[in-house]
Amino acid sequence: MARVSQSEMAVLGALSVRPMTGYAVREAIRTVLGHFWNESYGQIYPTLTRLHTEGLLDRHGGERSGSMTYSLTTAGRARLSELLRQPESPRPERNGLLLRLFFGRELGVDACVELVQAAKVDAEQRLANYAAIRATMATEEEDRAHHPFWLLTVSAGEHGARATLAWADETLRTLRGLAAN
Amino acid sequence: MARVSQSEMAVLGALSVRPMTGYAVREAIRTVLGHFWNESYGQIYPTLTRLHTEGLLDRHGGERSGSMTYSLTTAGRARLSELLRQPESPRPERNGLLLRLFFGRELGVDACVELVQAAKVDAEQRLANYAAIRATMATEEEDRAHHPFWLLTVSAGEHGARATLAWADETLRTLRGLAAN
DNA sequence: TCGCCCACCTATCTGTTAGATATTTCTGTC
DNA sequence: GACAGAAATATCTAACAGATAGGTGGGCGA
Repeated sequence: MARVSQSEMAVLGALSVRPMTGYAVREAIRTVLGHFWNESYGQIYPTLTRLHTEGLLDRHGGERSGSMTYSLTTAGRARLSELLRQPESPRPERNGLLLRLFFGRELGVDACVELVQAAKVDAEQRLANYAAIRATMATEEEDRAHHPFWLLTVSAGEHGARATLAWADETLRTLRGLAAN
Repeated sequence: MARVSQSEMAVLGALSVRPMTGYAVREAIRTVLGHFWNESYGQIYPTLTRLHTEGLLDRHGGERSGSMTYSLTTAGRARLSELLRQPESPRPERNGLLLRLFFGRELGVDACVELVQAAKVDAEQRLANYAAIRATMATEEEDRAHHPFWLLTVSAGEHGARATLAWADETLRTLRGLAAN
């Protein structure tokens, strides 16, 4: 129960860019932060309501009937700053691919090969996605001052994807060796 | 709600190695799988009870009063095999470090530098841990047939840690450049 | 014009999970 | 014998995922 909600930081962060509806917050997180952060509706809406109740967000009618636009209050901006400064809490690992490979003798070499090849395809797709993000950012004039920081997150993903590819190639060689025995 | 429990696979997998108490299952997962999998007591005990009720585990008195040792039944072994063959479900990303760096302009370059340096230290510690795992495995005669598969998981961790180090160095250079502006 | 489809929008529900906490027993050491 | 730490069982509460439900508005095709 020592887990402290991280959703608040993500929601406040998204709204620090511009005022938005709950749906738009979800979309912004999915499209802009999506390569390293996820947030479900199950968290977004209760968080928005709570933060509004606590005075960290202003809420007024949106462009459509029934919609509401939220914006950061001064207190909300201060709260975001505070959250960003808090130590990062490590997230427990749960890597399903590695769990399956660990029990690879049970699973069989052929199935392992398939898993690793799938991981390779996934990593390649991720690299393509990062390239697309870079391309988009190169053409956007908006928020230019943020770009260097945003690109750090893309670079992290790229390094990770390349590591996965290198490991996958090595692993496929190892698995082939095992199959030959 | 489409999330399907992964704890069953971890618990059955651990017990496929040898019969254990609930506490020992937790320790085995923590010490042997811990570099890529985590499982809390909150899951382990209810899962053990459920799997026993379902006939996937046998349970008999342990060495100490009040303790219980669980072992895989034939049905349990078949169930593990089945679970290992199910497609891996991707785990949503939630990288607190990258979220902070994304809002690096808000946070400030100095704070970003500290975060990245901490990430570097962590990656180095992870590398040391992998080396220790390799060393331990080199001396153990037990379970030798499993070692190649287990080493694949260690190698994945090493590749990841090295990628983090490379990214961290690059990022520190970038941040220094930003600070100079 | 009408109906369908899709995007926008709000919100909840249920199952998975983390880790703190509580309690008890056993063992080793002083 | 007392104390500390490990072994052992189990639950509790909060965070979280994603499916689902319902509604509105606009565009497009028959």
